[in-house]
Amino acid sequence: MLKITRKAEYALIALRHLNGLKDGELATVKDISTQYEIPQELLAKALQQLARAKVIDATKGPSGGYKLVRDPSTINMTKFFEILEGPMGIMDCYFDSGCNQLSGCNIRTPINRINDSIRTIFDKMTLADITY
Amino acid sequence: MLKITRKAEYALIALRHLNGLKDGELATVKDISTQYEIPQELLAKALQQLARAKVIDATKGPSGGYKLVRDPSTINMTKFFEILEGPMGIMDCYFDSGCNQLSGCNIRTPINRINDSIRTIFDKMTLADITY
DNA sequence: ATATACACGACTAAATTAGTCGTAAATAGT
DNA sequence: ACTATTTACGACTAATTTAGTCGTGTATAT
Repeated sequence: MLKITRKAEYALIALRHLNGLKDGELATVKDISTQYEIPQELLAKALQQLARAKVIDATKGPSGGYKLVRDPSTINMTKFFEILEGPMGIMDCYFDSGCNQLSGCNIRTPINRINDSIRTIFDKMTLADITY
Repeated sequence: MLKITRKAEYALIALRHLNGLKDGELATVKDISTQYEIPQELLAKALQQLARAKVIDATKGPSGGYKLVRDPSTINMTKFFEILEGPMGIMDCYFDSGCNQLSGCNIRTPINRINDSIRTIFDKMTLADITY
């Protein structure tokens, strides 16, 4: 339970890899997918999402690739996961208002407390923390 | 992402309900599934799992039903979720040893840290906290 | 006896996740 | 200009997981 998707897992591995590059160096999807034995197309999608969200920077063409766009300590895990997997919450009612519990849900309050605690963990953790 | 299953959600609602019963009172699956509009058979399964794990106590026959078996503050959320959904971890490698990352996974350490943080939250939260 | 309620495995359906494919667009090198 | 490389992206299929149903059995209060 409470698992993240493989796509997010692959993206984390990739980010960690990008984070280790020397200044000016780029890594291609192929590089990364080969090195860590990750399905190339799936990783490609994840990195495209991160590029769209300006977490990483893409350069097209030969000798192109990806690099981190800013200081890793400014990218927290909540943002990262929500880019790839959408809103974070252990139950839909945390962000989805349309709940059909007519007779009144008796657990919303404690659920929200759990959610907030988890969010806090991810908020406080940045990509820099993934480095080690 | 990071969602719990509906089964667990239903079970939480039921436990919260059982927790509100008067001394000696029982609630049936039918009672609960009707009151909260939960699919009866699915809830039944969840409660059977909890009964097997001795979190709740089942009485068969007419005027039978379920009740909490011990002080709600002794049942923490980690136990509860693991009964219903198996081991808790954001990635399988947390409890599953067979990981095929030949070239070396670069994120295991931080992943484990995240896992531990989440577990801590659930460890510290008991059924009593769900009451309010 | 009978009706009620839990126990449990097998099954189907729905939803989500994982992974693939085809095509387009940018660009560096020649 | 042409070609090889690399990102971009939507459509698609396959696999897995979750949700929900059904049939049958067992205990038990009345």
